Amino acid sequence: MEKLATRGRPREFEIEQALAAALQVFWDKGYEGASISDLTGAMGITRPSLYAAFGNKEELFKQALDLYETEKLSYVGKALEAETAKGVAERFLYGSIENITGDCPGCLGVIASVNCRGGTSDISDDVQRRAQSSSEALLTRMQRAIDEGDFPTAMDAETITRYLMTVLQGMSVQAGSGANRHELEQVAETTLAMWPSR
Amino acid sequence: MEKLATRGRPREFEIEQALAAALQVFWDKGYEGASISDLTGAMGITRPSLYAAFGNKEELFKQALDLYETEKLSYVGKALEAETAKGVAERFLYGSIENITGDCPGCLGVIASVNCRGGTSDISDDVQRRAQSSSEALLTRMQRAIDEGDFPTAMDAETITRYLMTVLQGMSVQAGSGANRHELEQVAETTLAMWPSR
DNA sequence: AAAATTACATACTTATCGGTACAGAAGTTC
DNA sequence: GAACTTCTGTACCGATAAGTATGTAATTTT
Repeated sequence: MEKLATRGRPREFEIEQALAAALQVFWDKGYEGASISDLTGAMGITRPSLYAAFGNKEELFKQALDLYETEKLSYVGKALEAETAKGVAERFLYGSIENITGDCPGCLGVIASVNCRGGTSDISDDVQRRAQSSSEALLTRMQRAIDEGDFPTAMDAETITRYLMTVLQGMSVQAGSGANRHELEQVAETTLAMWPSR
Repeated sequence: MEKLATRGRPREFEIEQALAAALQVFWDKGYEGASISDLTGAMGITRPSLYAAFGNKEELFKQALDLYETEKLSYVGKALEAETAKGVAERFLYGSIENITGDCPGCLGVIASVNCRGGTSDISDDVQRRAQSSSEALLTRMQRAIDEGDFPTAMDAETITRYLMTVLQGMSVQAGSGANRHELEQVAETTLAMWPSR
């Protein structure tokens, strides 16, 4: 992706750093809400530099999402390593709290998927696809948990997966509406208290 | 609000009908995504008529929200009348499914609150206030349920309320991402199956 | 029927949107 | 140092945003 041809005038900014700034802007304004001027302002670069380096707004957003996934969603992989279904849920819930509280409340995926409805760009398709990939990993983990007898009663893997995703997305909305860390932890705690386990 | 002075040229459209059309547009495009042209097109009126009848875009949105609340959120009141906390939750969950599936998936409140972050208008404040009012009604109902011994273990009213709101909002996000009625019903069913009751 | 009042229709304003043309600046390769 | 390549800065493009000025059509009041 990134060519390291050192020919010509060198770039005066760091790609990663600029992407992180763009991510921040997308995070609090959403895709459509973030104007190119907002972005260049926050990234500290000029308009043509943005287009030269990232293509266009849509490409920039996707690259920012890539950064987001590698930096902020590492907890997903770790969560799946828990020994029981309840352990997975626990790590998922608390990991996401870590993620959605702080400077930029809410999950970028949720923001983008809700924000881009009806737009001309296929942004929401892209976001959907990414979300589905996480969701599928969780699904296979839950199926394994069922096979291993983690649940006391019969349970459908798709259903329990969807339920957990629903709580996570709801927590993201809560965070965006001003819920603080303690309140989110109470929701997580409640979810876990109700969780069926042997 | 609505003056019935019959003097001058009569209006050639029905306020309610136009508001319903506007609601539809806001519902699938969000507040910022819905342009005045989109709105006038769907409402079948001209631009100056819109401004004369509704003030401006923000006022129009608020009036559309009023219509939404009275028409689509009537289930909230009914849900609170259930005899037990679990009954309330059940009616809430299935009522919202009725609401968020169909032509316009997702809850308008969730869409608006996520969609209007960082905007110049105070739309999101307004939406927040409305959501809080529903939430407070649910809170007092849950406190009563606790006092009446609906829960087998100690339970905090704020926490269980927030948990239920979280699931509802998550379901709305799910609906917006394409979850069908059956899938949402599974989530509701799971939530209820886990619900603590005597 | 004339005056007053209200709504509709066309066309406009100003601002901002995403995106780009072009010229100059800063490097590397020969 | 000349040629070439790539990035930066200014200034701009057409499209579209929200909102409005103005003239005319449709009523009620007098």
